[in-house]
Amino acid sequence: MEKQKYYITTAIAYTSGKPHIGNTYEVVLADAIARYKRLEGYDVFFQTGTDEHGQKIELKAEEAGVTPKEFVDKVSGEIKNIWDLMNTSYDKFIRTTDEDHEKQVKKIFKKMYAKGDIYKGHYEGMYCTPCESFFTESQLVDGKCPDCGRPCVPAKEEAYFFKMSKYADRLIQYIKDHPEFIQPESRKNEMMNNFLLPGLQDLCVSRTSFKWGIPVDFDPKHVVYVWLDALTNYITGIGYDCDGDSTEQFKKLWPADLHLIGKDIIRFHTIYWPIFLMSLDLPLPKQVFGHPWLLQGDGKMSKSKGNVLYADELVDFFGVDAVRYFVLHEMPFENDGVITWELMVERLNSELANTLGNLVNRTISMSNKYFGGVVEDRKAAEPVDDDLKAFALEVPGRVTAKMDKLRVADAITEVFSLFKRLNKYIDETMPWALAKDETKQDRLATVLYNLVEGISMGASLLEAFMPETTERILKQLNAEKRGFESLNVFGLYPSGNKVTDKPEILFARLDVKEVMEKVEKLHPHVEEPAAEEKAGIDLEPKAEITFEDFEKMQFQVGEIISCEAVKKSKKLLCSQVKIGSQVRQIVSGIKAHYTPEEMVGKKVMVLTNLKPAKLAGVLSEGMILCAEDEEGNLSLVTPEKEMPAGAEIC
RNA sequence: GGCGAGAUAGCUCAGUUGGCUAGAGCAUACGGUUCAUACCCGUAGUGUCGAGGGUUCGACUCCCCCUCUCGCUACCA
Repeated sequence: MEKQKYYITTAIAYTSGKPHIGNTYEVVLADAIARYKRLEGYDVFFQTGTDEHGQKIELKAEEAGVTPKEFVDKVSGEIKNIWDLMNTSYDKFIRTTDEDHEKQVKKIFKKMYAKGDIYKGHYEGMYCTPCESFFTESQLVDGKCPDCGRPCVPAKEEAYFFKMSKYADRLIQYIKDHPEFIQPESRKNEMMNNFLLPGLQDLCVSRTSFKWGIPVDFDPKHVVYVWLDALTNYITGIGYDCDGDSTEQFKKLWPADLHLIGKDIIRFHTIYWPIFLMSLDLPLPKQVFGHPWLLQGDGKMSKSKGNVLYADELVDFFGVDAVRYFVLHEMPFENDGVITWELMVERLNSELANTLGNLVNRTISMSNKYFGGVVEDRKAAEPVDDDLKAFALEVPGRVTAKMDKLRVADAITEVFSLFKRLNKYIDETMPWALAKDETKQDRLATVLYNLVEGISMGASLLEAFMPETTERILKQLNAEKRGFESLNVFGLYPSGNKVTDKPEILFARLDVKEVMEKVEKLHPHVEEPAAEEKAGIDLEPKAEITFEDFEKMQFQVGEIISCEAVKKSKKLLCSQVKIGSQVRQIVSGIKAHYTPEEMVGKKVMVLTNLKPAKLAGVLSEGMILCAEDEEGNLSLVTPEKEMPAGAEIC
């Protein structure tokens, strides 16, 4: 019987910098699923890679004084090294700068254009460079990008658009007919309610504002929008050709069985990507899983907070498999998971060192002590063995059930339940007591045989999650790795085999204090803001203005005499601001950073001749100015010396 | 503001179509054991199952209404 195929992908990593542990998690998760499917007997193809185009990279390369290609070569190499370090078993590492990918993207764009799904138009509006996105004036937040909060510049571009609306109904129907398509299911509602049901906007799929991208074949001053470029990696990587000359591999593998992605890019994978595929007359992927994020203790990881964890650092401390174990096991299915050094140590000690490592160690020690390492099934069974065997034989099915639902963390727990059961078996049978009774030698041998056999089965099931550990255990036991088909029998360990006479410690226990001291040395706890101030924040320069332009704006000092939250809104505070002799009502989106109480009495900088507008139904007559850092933290701008309300700022 | 998810033991959570004294893991306490990496095994807990009301013989589970948290989204200068 031919093996059933299973095609799994991760999102391709953006080559703007070194990936943190959260990015790494995704690849490890995909790897665990891929490896498990292989164990089950599937013909698995696992693709990952790097997304290398876009203005952000063009800018980064310029900063670094290298060409974009040199820049992405370096970063892509670093990313690949980390994927390798984590022992991920990908079959293909695609780069969007690969020649065949670029060639195919050009053809795809052309085909969509020829088909009429892409048309030429104009885009006018505010452009956010880092996000490479256009917004209408009304979409902006405080005049800034609604996604990243950075300033936008007015821009007008000739651009190509994709007719999303043409396929919207089909996509809605598809999602309704395939409840498994979007996982976790809660995300499905978000996509339906926020985008599909209200009506899809056409998507701008080309850019002229930068060069580092795949040029549009028939109009080379345009480059293909990064998402159209990036998403198609899933088909170009396995040999798709839109002229009908696709490889056998493509015909076999497509549609993908699972796209594994972060929850932040679900929209691209469950709306735009399926529609692109419809345009190409290709079947849609079977499932898209938007996994949650791995956060570090005190909030989302970010470089400027200085709390970024990198895979290679963690590996230095704990080893590859401990890190794999941690990220896979500590990550819930729907909610974000938390990783800290302390938690890492705790898990390593209790689960890996105590439960698993110690089990293997004590079993091998006893075999050596009592039988010179020879493990023999002398068939001196007792009723207590039946329960152990039954338990062991049930485990593979339970693990598979969890894996089928992508509940990887729960699947690991199932594997470890076997190790716990084996520890209990030792207490039930008390080998050390049997050893003292000469008439119980056969029984003792049988008990040890059952232990070695049970551990062999558990170790084999562990392979998807901790491949290196599986190997190490089996080597020490002198056992073969078991495929799925040989996990349904208890007693396949070759009777008479000899285990190693020098059991190595699988996982050494670590002392939290010592680890934390080392971490402290590695990352001295400097106050981050200082470092950040030094680095400063570079903004995309706006167009030059004249003095007359400046003079049009009237800035004055305003004193906040009262302030309250705007009831119908989450972000807004409504302040009464004294400016000269008059009092104005100004609404500001700063609720997350200031309480109404602390606003009162503050002297702030106000843009007073801004056209009044209604926000959340409340009139706002001006704008209170704030400084904003990269995190979106706001700070009111106040006069350095005492100034009366109404003083002009010029 | 719209849509959605959630609130259960100190912590992290599980509780399938309403039904036996509400569960697991970690942490805590106590007991057992010594083969082993001061490890392993067992026992014990504690819960107004977010607040209030309703339906029912019976509600953690269904309905209504609050409060709070979270996600997505939106015309929040």
